[in-house]
Order: sequence, then C-alpha cells, then structure tokens
Amino acid sequence: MKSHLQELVKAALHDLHSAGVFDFELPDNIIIERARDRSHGDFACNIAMVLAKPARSKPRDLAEKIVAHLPASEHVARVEIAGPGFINITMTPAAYHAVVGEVLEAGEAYGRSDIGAGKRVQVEFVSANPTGPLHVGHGRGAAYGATVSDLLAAVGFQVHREYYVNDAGRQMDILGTSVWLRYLELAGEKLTFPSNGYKGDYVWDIAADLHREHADTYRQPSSEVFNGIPVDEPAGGDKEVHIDALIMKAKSMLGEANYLIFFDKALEVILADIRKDLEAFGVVYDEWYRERELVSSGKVDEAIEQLTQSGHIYEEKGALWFRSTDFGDEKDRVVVRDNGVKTYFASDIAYHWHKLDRGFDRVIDVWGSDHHGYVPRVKAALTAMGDKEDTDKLDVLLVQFASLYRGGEKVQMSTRSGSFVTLRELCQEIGNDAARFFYVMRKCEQHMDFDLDLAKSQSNDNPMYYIQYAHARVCSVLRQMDEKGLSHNRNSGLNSLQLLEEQHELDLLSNLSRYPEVVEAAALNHEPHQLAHYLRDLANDFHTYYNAHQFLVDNGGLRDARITLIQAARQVIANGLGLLGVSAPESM
RNA sequence: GCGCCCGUAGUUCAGCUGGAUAGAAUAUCGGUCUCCGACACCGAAGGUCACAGGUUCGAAUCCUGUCGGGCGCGCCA
Repeated sequence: MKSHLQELVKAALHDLHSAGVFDFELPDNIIIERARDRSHGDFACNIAMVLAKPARSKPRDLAEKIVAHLPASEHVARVEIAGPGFINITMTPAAYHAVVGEVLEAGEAYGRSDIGAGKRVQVEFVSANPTGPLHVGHGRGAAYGATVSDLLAAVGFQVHREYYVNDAGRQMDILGTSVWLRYLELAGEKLTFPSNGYKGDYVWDIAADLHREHADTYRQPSSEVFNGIPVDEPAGGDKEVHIDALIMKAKSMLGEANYLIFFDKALEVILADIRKDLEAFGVVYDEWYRERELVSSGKVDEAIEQLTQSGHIYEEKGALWFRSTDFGDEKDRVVVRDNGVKTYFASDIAYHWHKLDRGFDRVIDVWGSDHHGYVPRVKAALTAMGDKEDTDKLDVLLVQFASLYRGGEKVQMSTRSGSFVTLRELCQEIGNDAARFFYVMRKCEQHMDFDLDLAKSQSNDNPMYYIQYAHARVCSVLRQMDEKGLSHNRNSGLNSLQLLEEQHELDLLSNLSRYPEVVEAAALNHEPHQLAHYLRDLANDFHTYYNAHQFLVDNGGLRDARITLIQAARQVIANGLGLLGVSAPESM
C-alpha cells in the first residue's frame, strides 16, 4: 500500500521534472508515513516540505502542484494538503478490504518478502564460553539473535546462524582443572578448592561421572598436587597465579592425554547442555564453529602472518603487538604473549577474517554490551588485513544486560560463585513464550528491567498473554460458530467485505495492512521490539472490536465478512508470534 | 580520567531514522457481563521529553556543553 503511494508521488515528481519545474535531482526514496491522527487521513507525505528549498517554492504551493500531477488510483479516496505542506492521503475502504484476501491467500507467508533475496547474512550470537550452563544474561542475546535471524530470513535473506565455541584458552583450562580437583575430592582427597576455580554444582556432576567411569585411576595425593603452588588469594596470594600454577601442575601430573580426558569431558558435557537449553528455547544453529579447529587449521597463524607481512605487527617486551592505533583503536593490542601463547584476540582476528572469507554479504555479531570496548580492535584488524569495504560488512549489535526482578527485589547473580539463575531455571519459572517475548520487548541497547512476576502473571498487564488471548479468542469464536451450527463461507466472506464499514473494522484492517512494513522495518533495523509492540496494538484492535460488535450475527453476509476478517487477524497474530518464537495457542 | 550506551507520565517503556496536539501499558479514580472467553472493553487524571545553548520552515530525535545512571578501559577470555 505504502509502495503504491510512493510510486504515485514519484510519477508526479517525474511529470513536474520533465515539465521543467525542477532543475535538480529527484530523491529516490520518498517518505510516506502512516498518519498518526485519523483526521490526517491514512498516509502523509512530507515531500513538498523537503523539496521546497531546492524548488525555491513555498511548501504548500509545491504540494498543490504535486497533487495536481498525482496519477489517478482506484485505491485513493482523497488527497488533501494540510498544515505546513503535508500531503494527506485517504485510502478507499476497498483498498483496506483487499488486505483480508491477501492475508488469507498468503497464510503463513503473509508479511514475508524477498528484499534480501540472494544475500547471505551470518548472525553469530550467544557464543558463551562453555565453562558452565547458560545463565539469564545469555538469554537476552539468545532471544535477540534468534529473532533477528528469523526476521532477516522472513524478508528473504539467506541466514546462517552460528555459535562460536571458545573451546581453547585459559578459561577452559580453569574448568578442566576444576573438574579434576573435584574428582580428587570425590576420590577422598582433602584440599582447599581454588578461589578462582569453577564452583558450580555442574562441576561436581561432571567430576562424579568421571569418577564413576575411571574410579581412582587419576587420583594423586593432594599434598603432591599443591606442593610448590603459590598460595591463593585468601591466604594473601594472587588467585590468578595460584590457578595458573594448578593448571600447569594438572597437565604435568596427568600428562597431556589424561588431562584432556578431564578437559574434553567438561567441554562435551557442558556444550551438550548448552545446546539442549538453546533448543528448548527454540534457538537452533546452522553451525557450531570451534576455536580449536581455527587454531589447528593454522588460520590463527596465517592471520598473524598476514598482519606481519603488511607491517602491522611489532615486538615489544617479548610480546607481539598489533598496531591497532593506526586504525582508530585507543591502544595497541597483544596478539602473542611473551610466553608464546596467542591471545584470545588473535583467535578472534582470524575468526572474523575467515568469516568475511566465507562470502557472507553481511556479518552480524551479537555481543553483550560489556564487550563494546572490543569492537574497535576487531574492526581495526579487519581493516588492516583487507579493505574498508569488507570491514563495513560487519555489524556488531551490543545487547545491554537485563536485570531480573522478583517481588520487587533485584535478583543478584554471579557465574563464578555458582549462585546464578540459569536460562533453564528462568524458562521453567516463567515459560519459554514469556522469556522469548520479554527479552525482545525492548530495544537491545536499552537496559532492561525484567519483571519475573509480570512475565508469569496471566493477566492483562502481561502483554504476551494479551496477544495470545486475542489469538485464542478468535479460535474460540470459530469454535462457537461450529457449536451453534452456523455455517461460514470464505468466498462469501471475501465478497461481502464491503459490509465492513465500522470504524473498529477499518482500524483493524489498517493495522493488518501494516504488518509487512513492520516486519521489514524490524528486520532491517534489527529491532524485534517493533514487532512485539505492533502485535500488542493489533491485539488491542481486535479486543476492542470484539467488545464493540458481535461476530456471530444472523445476517449471513455480514457474519461471513466479519469471520473472514478475524481469521485474517488470527493469521497475522500467529505469524507475528511465530517470528518472535512465541506460540499462538488456540485456547488457554 | 578516557571511551561506548542510556536519561520521555508515579513506574516500565514506545515514539516509524527531523514532522502536525509527545503515545501505550501499569498504578490511581469512575463505568461495562442475561451477550461469541471480563485473561476483555470504555472513560478520567497524569509531562519543563535531565538541564543549557546551537542547527532550520519544524527538534524528544541532529551538534556542543553540563549534570545523573550503566558498562568497559589486562601480555584475561
């Protein structure tokens, strides 16, 4: 509908241009807005005000000329000039009625489009270190990333959903060592668990598994394990030094191969757990990309070599540094430490370099906002290694933290101490639907207060229930219709749509026609919350209509028309909820 | 100290990328079930868009500064 009007205005402008009224380039995108106030018609165009200056004309005069050259359209009922020079357009009821047929014809495909056709986009999200179960902080990234992916797919992009698995590196070593120490305790050793180790119950579980499988095979006396280890922080030492020494000791006492039994078991169990949680959350990936493969395939070395060749690497204090300040970063970054170990950043350079290499037209990273300082250095590396154009393909979307509230109190959490709310616990408490919906209800860069009591409540202050109820209510009406033995004929309904002339009906129709625009905007701007808010509005239109008018009326034509209309509403609500990963129940 | 994000009704948030009288929900107050599900609807009240400048036909939106909040500033990942 909107694009139709854009064409009309464009045609008028071309007319004026060839008539010599304009001597400047015409803008290629013409803004048509939905009028907020009904007295302004259905759509408003501000083009006359935009072009007033270059045309050296008063906005209203210009608007007159444009309106005079507007081609006739069967969909347009009225065109008026208002205010400082707005062109207000009112559509015919028939133009709105037509949307019902479009919705029912397209069904689940209504709202989908092909504007992204032929373009491949990669969305990497969550990518939490596999050192423990996903917690609620990851939940927002999961819901957001999954929804953005689904939205992009809905507008035609070929979407590749990816989880980057940090299965190499120090944090994983800390985990592996933590598991071994718990295993030793299960085997009967007495020891003081490192303050920087992973203390969650899941570590005990993994250790118990290993102890069942291997009994005391890998038991070592704790006195020997802790012999020569610098003291831990509570004893006045440095917890980092303490844990690093324990890792070294574990590797040397167990031997590389046996150490890997603990390391890999922890990795495998936790990763499977993460995958299961995400699947239960309706989040499925196309690829789980392993950091270890990146390393073993030599891509990290290649990346460092490439940077070295192009002169962006220098050595200082025994370490290799990337001169990221040449590309706008605030300081240079280490890629290889003085002990020869490559940093996480080195892997990330290689990973992103390889991402672009894989031929995606766009690459989206969804990160927690606490990683925002990381963006300049990754972009710096990409710019150093390739061309600027490639770097611009990367979009980093930063998701702010969500604070959970229960009973008006903020829920505290911390991963390392093991006292956190897991994503699984959240879903058990409030349900998948509420979790998915609430997480994307806010703009991602907006800090969010997540009210668990609200998400749980089955009442009108919970927007998700409100929307689902609208869907269930339509289904209920259709059931009632059957029970009352009333017949419904869709073709008759489609042919009787002109009977829909109540304001409530026109409002509902207008919002139904808006759906494809909302999906498009939500997808292209990476803003799922637009869809969430839209659905709330649409549900409101429906509930209002429901309360004001009877659907199951005696007049068969009118009844068919109304039933057809609310079937279309049900379809759009179901489609929208589907894109948000939320179910559309037939009763509740 | 520097960088990024944020500041809109009592509260939680929208505001369509610069448009017309800043909107919802919630809380408060008052109405609506003999009726397709009251998990709903209708109405009232609620605002110095943090503050001060600037840009222009026009600013909550863009620029500068100030204040306030969150996060980040390792040879950690």
